[in-house]
Amino acid sequence: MSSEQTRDHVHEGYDVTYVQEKWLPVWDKIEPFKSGRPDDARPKKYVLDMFPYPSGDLHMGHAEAYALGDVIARYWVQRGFNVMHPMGWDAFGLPAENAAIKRKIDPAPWTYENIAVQKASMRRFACSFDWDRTFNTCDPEFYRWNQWIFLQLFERGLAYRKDSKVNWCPSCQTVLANEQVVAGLCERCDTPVTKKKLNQWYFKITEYADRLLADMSQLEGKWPDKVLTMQRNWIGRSTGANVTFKIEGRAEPVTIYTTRPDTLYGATFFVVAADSDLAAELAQGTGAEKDFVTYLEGIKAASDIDRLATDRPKTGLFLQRYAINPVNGEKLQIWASDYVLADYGTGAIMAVPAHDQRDLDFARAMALPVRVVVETGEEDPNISGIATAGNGTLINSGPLNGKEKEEAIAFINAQLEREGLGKAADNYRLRDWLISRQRYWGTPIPIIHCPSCGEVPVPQDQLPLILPPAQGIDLKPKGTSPLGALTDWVSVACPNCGEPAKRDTDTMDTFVDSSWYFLRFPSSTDHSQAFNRKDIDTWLPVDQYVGGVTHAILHLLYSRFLTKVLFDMGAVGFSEPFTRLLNQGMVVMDGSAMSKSRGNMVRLSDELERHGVDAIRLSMVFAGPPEDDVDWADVSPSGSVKFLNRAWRLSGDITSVVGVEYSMGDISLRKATHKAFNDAAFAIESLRFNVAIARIMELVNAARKAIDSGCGPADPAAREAVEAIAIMLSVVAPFTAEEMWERLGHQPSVALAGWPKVEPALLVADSVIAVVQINGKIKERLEVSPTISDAELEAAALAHEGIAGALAGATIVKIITRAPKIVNIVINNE
RNA sequence: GCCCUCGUAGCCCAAUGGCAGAGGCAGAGGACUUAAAAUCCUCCAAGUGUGGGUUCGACCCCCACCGAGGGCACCA
Repeated sequence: MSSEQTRDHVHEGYDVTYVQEKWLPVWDKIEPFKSGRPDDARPKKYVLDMFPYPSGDLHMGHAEAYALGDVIARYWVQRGFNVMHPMGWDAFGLPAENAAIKRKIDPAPWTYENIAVQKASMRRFACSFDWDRTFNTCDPEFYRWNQWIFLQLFERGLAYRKDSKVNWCPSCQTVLANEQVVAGLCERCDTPVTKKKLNQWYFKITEYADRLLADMSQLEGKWPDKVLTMQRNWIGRSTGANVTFKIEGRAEPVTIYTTRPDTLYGATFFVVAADSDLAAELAQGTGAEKDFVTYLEGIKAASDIDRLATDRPKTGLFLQRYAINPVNGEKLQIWASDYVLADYGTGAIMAVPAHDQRDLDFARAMALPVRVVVETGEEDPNISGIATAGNGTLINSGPLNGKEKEEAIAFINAQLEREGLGKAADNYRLRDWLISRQRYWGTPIPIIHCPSCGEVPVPQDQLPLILPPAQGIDLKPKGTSPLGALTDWVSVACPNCGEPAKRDTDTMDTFVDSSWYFLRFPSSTDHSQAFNRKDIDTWLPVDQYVGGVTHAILHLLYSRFLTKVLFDMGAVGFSEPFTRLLNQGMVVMDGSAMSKSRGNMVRLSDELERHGVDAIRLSMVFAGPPEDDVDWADVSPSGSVKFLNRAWRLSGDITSVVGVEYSMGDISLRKATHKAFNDAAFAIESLRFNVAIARIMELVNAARKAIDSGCGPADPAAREAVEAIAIMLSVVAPFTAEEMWERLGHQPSVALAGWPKVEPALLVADSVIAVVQINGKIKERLEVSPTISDAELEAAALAHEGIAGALAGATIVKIITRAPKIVNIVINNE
């Protein structure tokens, strides 16, 4: 079966294939979307789609994302803005490296070939990208600045190395940032993540935790609430106090963190994280030491997955040591347990079983005492087994007795601080960003390790530190960076003292690349600096960012962090990079994500071949609100084809000439046209593109009717309406719109036609229907002037015979009038 | 367990607290056709998950519950 026969656009419509081929070269020549020409006086807009990873050709998800981004970019061009809508590639990373290993090839050509394929597909998809600004993160001209940024952070103490137990993916053979561990699994390959003690590079994002939270007020209402909530959860600030406990037989006291300092008198034991250094030290030399070692081994064998089961029974070991409660001098048993985390707070807690469920579970498992110190009115936790965490009045708590929770917290915090035993403190769930990777295809870390000078930056004039070619390197993951095998490359003279030294062999997490790439587009051809401040001031921040919700935490949090660092450096003049954010949903099939194993893959190229580019773009945009998932089983690309043909057909019906005076045209069709312009614009600016399409469909229906059985094809209003359709359609179906525009007698490109000014007089309806209610129930409908006053409308309602009849014998309590819409008469029937 | 979002015709989805239906898909009928396709026209359907509350008036605001999806999760 030939593709000609399977296509559903061959009947009574335009030849989609021909039209697509016809306009691409024309647009290449006109370059309607070139931004930043020197004489351009239009106000600016920066519209950005998250750049893709170049693994294979574009898929349905890309099609949706770029269709949506294109509506926004093209709309603002029509509105007379100088729109920068750039595109590049997030080209470093594991997929390329894994593909290279599998095929025994170099990741570089594989990557560049895929980029070429995707770029060609984007052109055919009619994306309004400004190609003059494109770059790839694997270009040395780009990653050179990645290295520069790393060194900027290094100089400021924001990039540092430390020994730590890190997330390790045994399959990828590399470390992972916290953000890349999803439910205990590697986000890339779903392998259970293990822990490994390593010395690694970190970016100090925790130093910005408070500002990352506070600046969200700038994003409220402009970013999806969902994303803001996710970021808040991820940062996870909690408010409480640090309290110092003396340890018997130890010189140094131990500080614990608690969110409930008011319950200090309810502490009945003390717990340290079993895998912490403190636990090992405390166990040393006690009778429990042997058992502790055994217990610890058992814990280490358990993976993160096991730990995720929060309902598993509590385990622990009494270390035969005691802590002293600073407020009442009580001796508390010190236990080691894995329900306390070594890397949150201080890795040690006071246990208040009456008011913390985890502590209560532990106390009951180990037969430890439970003391209620907050009277909440609920059942005694000793009996119910349910800790009472709510508000209440303090009891059994010395000076706190009788106080409410908040008051008690303030009181005890002040007392602790006075006595030097503690003070109010916040804690965060957020950890520093681990950026080292033991893999090849990434930006080399520009540091030289010198035995005498320590960590020495690669001098600026030696940047970029080029990633050595892959030829001859064994890329197979083995737990250390493949670059380490390149002895010649690794061995260098220390830039400081000249003595033999070694290069750092790790590469950077590719999220470093994407956390600032949006700053590079305005001056991507300037190879003397990461970004040109003048261009940054012109274009940034990004006015509209479009991308998937999968990046709600990782990419967006890192970008916000790095922007703040650059702001503090004085390198940029803003602290939030993305003013507005749109998270499009996923394209799914039959309710679930497309995957080869499910066998529900829909190939973009097949869909484009069958229905044409415009129909696929239209289907994506019209399917529903952009943030909702699109179920391809629910959309009708052939319905889109039908509509586009219906619109196109109108352009051949118009018999008036270009430039005809619209004001002479049929008034009701003119009103429909201007209402469509007005409403579609509002819908697009509110990111409700599906509604905008519905408005265009209405106008198509109205124009069809007017031409066939109304004012006719020669009426100026008919031309105005069809031109309006072409202009509005150009933001979503550019081929169809361009073809219509030409058939209407215009020169290309319709993309630059401009969104006409709506005439306010044409937005006023001749008459409207006012509703008359009695006690909220609709009784009558009156046709009235849209400018009727409240008093007039009320009088008209009361004068209406149906209403007068219904009111007979009743007492009018109240009349609410909202001209010209509604009159509600409240009556009292006795 | 905690937090967030969403429940409107058979389906996808619209409705600044003011007529529940804008648009589409599917379906039915008709016109045109030798016929079909295409095209054009007409028609069809829910009372807004459930129960309360606020209000002159609730799809919309508040509370509880049910259902779906998502985020975080032994974070003291």
